[in-house]
Amino acid sequence: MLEWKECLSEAGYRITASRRAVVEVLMRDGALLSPQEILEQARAVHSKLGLVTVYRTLNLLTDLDLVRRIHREDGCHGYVLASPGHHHAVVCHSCGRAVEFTGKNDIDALIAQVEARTGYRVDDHLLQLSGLCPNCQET
Amino acid sequence: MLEWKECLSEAGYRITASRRAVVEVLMRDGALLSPQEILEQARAVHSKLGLVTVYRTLNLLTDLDLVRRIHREDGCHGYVLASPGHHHAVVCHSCGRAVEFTGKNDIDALIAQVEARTGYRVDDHLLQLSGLCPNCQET
DNA sequence: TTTTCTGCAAAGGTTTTGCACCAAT
DNA sequence: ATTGGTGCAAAACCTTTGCAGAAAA
Repeated sequence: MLEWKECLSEAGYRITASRRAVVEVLMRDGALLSPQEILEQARAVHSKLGLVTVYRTLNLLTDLDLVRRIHREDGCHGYVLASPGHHHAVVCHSCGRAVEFTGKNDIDALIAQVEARTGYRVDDHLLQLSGLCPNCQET
Repeated sequence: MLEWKECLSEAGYRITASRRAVVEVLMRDGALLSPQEILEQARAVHSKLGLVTVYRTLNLLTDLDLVRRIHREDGCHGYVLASPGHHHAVVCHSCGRAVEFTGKNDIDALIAQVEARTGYRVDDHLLQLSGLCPNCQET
């Protein structure tokens, strides 16, 4: 709820109204949002906000690992708040709500198997799951 | 080497010089290529080819599961020939060569674990690995 | 006060449409 | 002969830069 401010300060960045607005929107309900959607919602609390600043803020937060960038089918990116230590997200394709998980053991096993079979040395991966969240499963 | 033609024909699509040129380039050495790169290489054999047709061809081949669309860090997409039955790729970030693999067992285990822990019902996933291919590992 | 941040406008890229012509069946 | 495909130009997007003014520290 407040650690992001310390994280920014300690890295030499300032706490501004724009940044506060963006983070507040992302904290609101944990949904995957595009920069455009974040702008629209954040303008309710900080009307002068511009799209460019949203992009710059998201890039900054992503670099600091406070926010996760997600690839969307429609070509643009979505963003969700990151949970410390977890690095992959499951996104609900009905309501957009996202949760992070660690699948470290399974991922390591998978990578080891792929390395053995293909001869590649794997040093990076992209993994995203999607489906229905508990709420949206109630038909 | 020829099955893609039957696949297109049976789906009601025509075999054209443009499509032949795009597939030939993708078959050449199995590397991950951007639409722009495909255009440049394919023009050697079909000089009238346009970028728009490359995009349309790649979308068609992707829909038919003959080609795999890969997300690149720089925001644009790369494409590789798909291996039947395999659905994920490891890409060499030195030479771009890509190989597909099945990690079905490990992926299923991972998904089961995530479903148990998060309550989400997972029905889709995006998984891409990258690293160094056997060739590029030789320092 | 100093340095960083912001917002606008404009540019840069990738990807998609519209339309008349061309080609595969 | 028909229907689908192509290529160009232009549009539609998403995302990044340049710069003068505003705001944190």
